Amino acid sequence: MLSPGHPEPARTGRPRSAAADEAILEACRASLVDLGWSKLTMGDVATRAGVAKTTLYRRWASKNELVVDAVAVLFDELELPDLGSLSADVHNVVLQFAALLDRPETRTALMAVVAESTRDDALRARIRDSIVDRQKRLVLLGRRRAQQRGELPVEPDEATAASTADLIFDVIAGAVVHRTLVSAEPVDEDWARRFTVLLLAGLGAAAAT
Amino acid sequence: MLSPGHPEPARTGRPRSAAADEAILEACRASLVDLGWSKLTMGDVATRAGVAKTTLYRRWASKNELVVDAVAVLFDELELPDLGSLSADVHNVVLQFAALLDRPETRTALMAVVAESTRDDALRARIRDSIVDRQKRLVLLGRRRAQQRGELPVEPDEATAASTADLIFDVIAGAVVHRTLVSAEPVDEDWARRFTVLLLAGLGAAAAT
DNA sequence: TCCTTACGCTACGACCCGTAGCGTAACTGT
DNA sequence: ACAGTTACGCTACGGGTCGTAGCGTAAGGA
Repeated sequence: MLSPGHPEPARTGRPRSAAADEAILEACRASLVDLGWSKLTMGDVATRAGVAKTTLYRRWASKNELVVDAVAVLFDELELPDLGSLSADVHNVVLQFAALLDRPETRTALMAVVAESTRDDALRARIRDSIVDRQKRLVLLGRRRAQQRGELPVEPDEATAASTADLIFDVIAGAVVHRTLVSAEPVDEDWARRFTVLLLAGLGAAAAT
Repeated sequence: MLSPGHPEPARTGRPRSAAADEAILEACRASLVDLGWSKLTMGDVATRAGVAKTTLYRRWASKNELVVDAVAVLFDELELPDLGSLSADVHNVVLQFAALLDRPETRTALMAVVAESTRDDALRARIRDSIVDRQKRLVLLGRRRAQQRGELPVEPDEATAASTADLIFDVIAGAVVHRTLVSAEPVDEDWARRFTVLLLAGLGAAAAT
């Protein structure tokens, strides 16, 4: 949204249609599936949503921001049930994340907005808030559980604890994304198992130093 | 290039200007730096290169393919000197790859063309041939050296050997790309060291299973 | 009821796309 | 030297998208 109005957006006048919001985001996802990123146009999204093109521009300043919002909700599907061991939790989240990247609307949109964000700090912040942080939560949660089980040591230093979490996050998410989108090969049960073995052994060694 | 002419391209007539080729690719990289991916236009590249716009279309069918070729040569800079240990080799290649992704023309172009390739098989093949395989060579070389040093076991099965190499490649490249472009934090000496420790320990464990 | 804001619609200039057509330049084989 | 072939620069064009402005109307709040 365009500056969602910090405390009090606007009390008077006709309120914005929440139904239109959802219709636009849904139409944007559908358009991504059919047309992909480069051929997606604001006019097409407006037509699919049954709203005027001007309504889109009243809410989103650019195609980039619209697509980020449209795709962000999909990352809410990610969950991390307690499967009893760090190994099982990692294995599970890898497969979940891979399944998300198998969807055409996410696989084409995610890399495109990341590419744009290299030149647009505001867009990068939006991606961080609505997509990246939602994934990172899972890493932090899984790590906390593993520490409670005694599978991972509790780091005394706060700073190194944070950078370790960042490292784990980049390794997991990076490997799955690279496997799926660059190497273009499937993240199947076997790959997830091998990756999990590699990561867990690495974590044990990283903790020792 | 557009179908580089398999054995004998064309013997007669005026030959294509090799100088124009290089001028176009150079202009494309410069335009990427100044404008980024989304605002880059074929007309702008042509103007910078001092050629007509039609000349671009005679050689590249689309902006995507032009950018892939323009960026591909940068990946030739990657080298893997024998530093005496697998640890040192991994550490070195991580920093090299990160330095490459620090350049504005690569960081914006790489993700953009990968995003487009999710809907274009021909583009994906081009990326694989001119970019991905050039990186993967380094992984295979480093692995071979480590096996000769006795740091890594020689896998008996050819198929598992290949999939192990793929796994390593996706972990290394994926983590560096994700750290640089998604998390948007620097791959410095300390990060490279921690990552190397994690990976090497993981490789040892993965080999044991 | 008045005020304020959102909405749909139309129209618009600006820009980029990708191609066609033409005359000219460069190189090859006879 | 000459004809044949291909590349190049240039201009022009229809088609599409962009993002905005202006208008009349719809929907809520004081």
